[in-house]
Amino acid sequence: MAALAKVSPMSVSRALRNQEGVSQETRELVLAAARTLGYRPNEIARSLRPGQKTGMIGLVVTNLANPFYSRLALGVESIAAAHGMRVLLTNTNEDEERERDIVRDLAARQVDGMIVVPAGFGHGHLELGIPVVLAARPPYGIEADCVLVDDFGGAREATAQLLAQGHRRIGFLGNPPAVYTGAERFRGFCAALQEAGVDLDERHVRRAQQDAAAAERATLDLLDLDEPPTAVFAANNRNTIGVLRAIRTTGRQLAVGGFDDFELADMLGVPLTIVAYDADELGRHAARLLLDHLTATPDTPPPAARRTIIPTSVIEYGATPR
Amino acid sequence: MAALAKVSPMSVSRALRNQEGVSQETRELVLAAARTLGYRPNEIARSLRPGQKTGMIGLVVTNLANPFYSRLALGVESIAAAHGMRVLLTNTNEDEERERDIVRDLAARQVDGMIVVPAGFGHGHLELGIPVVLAARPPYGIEADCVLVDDFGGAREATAQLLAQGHRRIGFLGNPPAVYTGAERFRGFCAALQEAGVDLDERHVRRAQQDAAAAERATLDLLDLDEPPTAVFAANNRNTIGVLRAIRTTGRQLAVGGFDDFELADMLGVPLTIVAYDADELGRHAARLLLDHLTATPDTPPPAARRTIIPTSVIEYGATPR
DNA sequence: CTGTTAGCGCCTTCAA
DNA sequence: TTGAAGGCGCTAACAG
Repeated sequence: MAALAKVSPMSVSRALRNQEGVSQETRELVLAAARTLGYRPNEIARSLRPGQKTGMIGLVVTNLANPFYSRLALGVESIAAAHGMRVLLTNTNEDEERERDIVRDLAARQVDGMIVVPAGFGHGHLELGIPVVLAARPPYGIEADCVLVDDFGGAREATAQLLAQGHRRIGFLGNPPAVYTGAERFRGFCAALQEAGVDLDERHVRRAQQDAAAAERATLDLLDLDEPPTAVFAANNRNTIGVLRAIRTTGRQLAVGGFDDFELADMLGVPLTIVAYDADELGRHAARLLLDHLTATPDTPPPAARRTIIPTSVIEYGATPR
Repeated sequence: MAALAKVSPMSVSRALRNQEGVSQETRELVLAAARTLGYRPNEIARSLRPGQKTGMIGLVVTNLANPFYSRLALGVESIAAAHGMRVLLTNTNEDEERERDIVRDLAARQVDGMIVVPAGFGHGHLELGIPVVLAARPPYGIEADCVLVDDFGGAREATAQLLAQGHRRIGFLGNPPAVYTGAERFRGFCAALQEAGVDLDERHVRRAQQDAAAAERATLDLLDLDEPPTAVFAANNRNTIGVLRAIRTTGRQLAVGGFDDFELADMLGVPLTIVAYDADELGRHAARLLLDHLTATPDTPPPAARRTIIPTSVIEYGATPR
């Protein structure tokens, strides 16, 4: 490259970065050569210099197949791209072991920072000397920014709505308690019951379904009880889908509450009480928090660990659309 | 690091890569030091050496908000991860200019190869000296592997199904013809009409909707015609959703065919003729094709440009589920 | 305005 | 078995 332009590598470097201190003539020489070669400076070599960043951020999610996480990724990507940064996308499948490996690998690849949906509760492996922002789940044992959904509040409000409709036997379908959102949403569910003076019936609680098929089976289970619930609250979109399928299969009456909005919720002809929130915004916000750290300078020190709660709203979808 | 272990950088390098020619003693010294420091070799510096790869592949899609592309990303990530590679995820918003920039940037970041859903038809900018696999759309003016959906065949078969149901006035809703899939699916639609001896009525064709809202308006438009279609074929999931909303809004009778399956298609209480295919597999296959190139050696030369067609199937969802 | 030197972290090659 | 030298592509700092 420098050879083609017949100048030193330094002149190439300067010209290509639009630095001053290069004659018009040299600059054009370089630009012409670059054009004919399709030459672009090696970003990786560039970032090798001390103090340089790679412009890459790692994104670690637990399950890309879940629309929630693809929206999150979308939000992160949009903010990153707007700041000239790229996103390294990885998937843990909710496997802590895998998460450890991935996180170390990303650090070894010199990402400037990471956004992580952590799979477990020990977060020591996230202390890597680079900024980390947690998404959807809070930090344990480390200091880090995080962006959460109002899991507790949303579940409580939707459950309260079901109670207000007169339901007293309400089933719960959700993630294992080991998943933060599952635990919080169950707490919210319980809180609403308690506030209404309704006792929780443990037989109506199913907390192990990770996919729609399992949720469908669990719902059928509930419907088979002697005193089946008249309503159920599903703590996430997988479970909501399962409930809806069970209703269709059996033709049984069952009021449905659910966490996570989904596209055709208004078109199912089934009344639905849905906890909605902006998943894109969750990703965008996480990215912004991370960028705060990346752009921090001695004068503008990185802020202390922040916790943002993305608000939820409860939507009532009627049996008849709109 | 080398200091802590009190050995030379070379011994560190060797020990950490499990190379032979290191004494047990030295090896343990190094491993211990690495553990206490949480040290991992800088992958980026490593890849700077001549002939080394970065282990990164670029993924360039047009619209991450569309579930089709997030499934594609999921498929790519799964194969990449299984081979120890990472995915750099980017979004072009169907903007050719942006695609040019992104593609050059990825190359400058030294990705080993890229999987691209190209926005336009001039693909010269994809010749960057690194392997490129196109997804969902074929190459123009360059040689490259690609993985396509059977757009033509799927649209034809679904349309034929509508015709077999007795429909003669069938509307078409789709992408602009400038998008390959839009053009192909329209071709398939026309082919089916022709085979049935039905003339295409241009007034029933709307090819500019990029989102569900626009598709809904277009459908309302069609329904307002003097001789409205009795069925419509929507060439992608955005348009199908729009049609369904229009049906709900107006309560009008309208048979629906659509390209792209979606989760609750069976639960809408509306008969639906859907062209389905495996979007994950499209991503996985693209990744495999790319890996073929990346693992190619002088003895196993990279295969010539290949074109894989992902098959489609037509599913009839009834008005009553299951 | 331009070029030389040096070094980022790593590893191949060669020498001890 | 170990280490020193040199260079991957780039650029800050320092000549010229």
